[in-house]
Amino acid sequence: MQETSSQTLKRLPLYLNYVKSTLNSPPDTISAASIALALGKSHIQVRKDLATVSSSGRPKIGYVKTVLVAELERYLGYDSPSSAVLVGAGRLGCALYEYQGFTDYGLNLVAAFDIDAERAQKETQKPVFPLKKLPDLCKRLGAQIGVITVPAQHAQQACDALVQAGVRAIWNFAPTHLSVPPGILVQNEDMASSLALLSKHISKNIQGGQYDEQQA
Amino acid sequence: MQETSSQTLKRLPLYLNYVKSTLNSPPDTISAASIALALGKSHIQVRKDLATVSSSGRPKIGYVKTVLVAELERYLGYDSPSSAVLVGAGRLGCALYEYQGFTDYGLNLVAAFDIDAERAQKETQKPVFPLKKLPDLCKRLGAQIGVITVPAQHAQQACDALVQAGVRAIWNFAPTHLSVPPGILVQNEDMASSLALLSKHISKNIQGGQYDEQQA
DNA sequence: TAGATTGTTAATCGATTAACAATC
DNA sequence: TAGATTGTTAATCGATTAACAATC
Repeated sequence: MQETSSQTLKRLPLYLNYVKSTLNSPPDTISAASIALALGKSHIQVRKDLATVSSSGRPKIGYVKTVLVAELERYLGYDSPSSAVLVGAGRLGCALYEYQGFTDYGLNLVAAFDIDAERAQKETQKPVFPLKKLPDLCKRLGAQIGVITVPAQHAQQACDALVQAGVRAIWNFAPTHLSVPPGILVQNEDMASSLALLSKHISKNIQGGQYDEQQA
Repeated sequence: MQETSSQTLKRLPLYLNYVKSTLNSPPDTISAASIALALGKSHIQVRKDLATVSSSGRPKIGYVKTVLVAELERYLGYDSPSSAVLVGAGRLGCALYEYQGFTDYGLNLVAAFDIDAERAQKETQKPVFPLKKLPDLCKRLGAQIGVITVPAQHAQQACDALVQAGVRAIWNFAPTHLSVPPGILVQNEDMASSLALLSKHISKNIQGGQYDEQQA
């Protein structure tokens, strides 16, 4: 078992997700190669990735699904969720705030803040607080992660307030760069970057004309 | 000027975004080093990235901001938007569908589809069509990109329909793997992967106790 | 001119892929 | 036993960083 690279870490949820989806069908074991095939990855990569989190693989047999699922969930911290608060309860913010699925991924969204809490409260069942309550409430809730879904021009301010209130990681949906002190992680959910890849693929294919023939 | 790697491509929107934000302040030129400083990147990386899209850099002077902005926008295809359709007009889907900002990024969301179009139509001003109209309408609109915001268990089906209707790239927000024919790009907006990084950072810091002291 | 800044070529680093020994 | 499959060590590949020559 070795240190887990960030590339590997990002793939682990995919494996977990797939193995869980096979739990109800026999057999009760699964091989790295079959995971790889289903997800369009190389079997060598899956094997190596799994080796960083699991020691339950047995030659010739593979992994017992339930054991592997438990190992992955444990490693990814899904069994001990982090509490998080959200700043900016607009359309996107509310959609994320209401989304039930995050608890499965170890994220517990316990509060949302908005500059106009009254308006925002009409959009969601869960409580929305005015922005000025953030410093106090965020500390009291012990939030470890801050989710930023405010417009770009207010994002740095929201970020500063969250860091001040003690969060140790920021999940940033605003299309702007955030500056943070050392030790704080910013994870950008960067839609513009994704769009750049999509749009380049489109224009490349127009230029080149023909699709390439490699398998997916 | 060389071939642009996908890593570089993902960073270009960040540079563009920053340079645009400085357009109103003098001087009217900007250096790679100052972009790097503002975004917390290395100046060598920024210089090399910009070299793949721009030939307007002048030693000692840097880049004329307006020229660089135009070069980046052109390269990223912001001047010739792709048309896209969205499948799954739930909370997240509607939030994306209504978001004005995508046109700035070269994406034109022209239609949305939902299995219950009537319900979804109450959530948005823009038109929502029943799923069964997808094949015909998607073709007629000439959509090049399909955005998937349906629940995981319906995502593959939505994907197949989009591919069938002629889209050449999929922007997938459903937490599941999609299989596509060769030549079709799937870009996963993978929240579970992001959460894995965030949650590992949190638990690492608890374990290790002390923050590290590198600059941001 | 001298100094700042670009663009390119070379060196380093990290991640992916390949090879293979261990083993159920 | 033989074959399938794991986990690890070595080789390759790609991306980042460093060095430096060119130049406004």
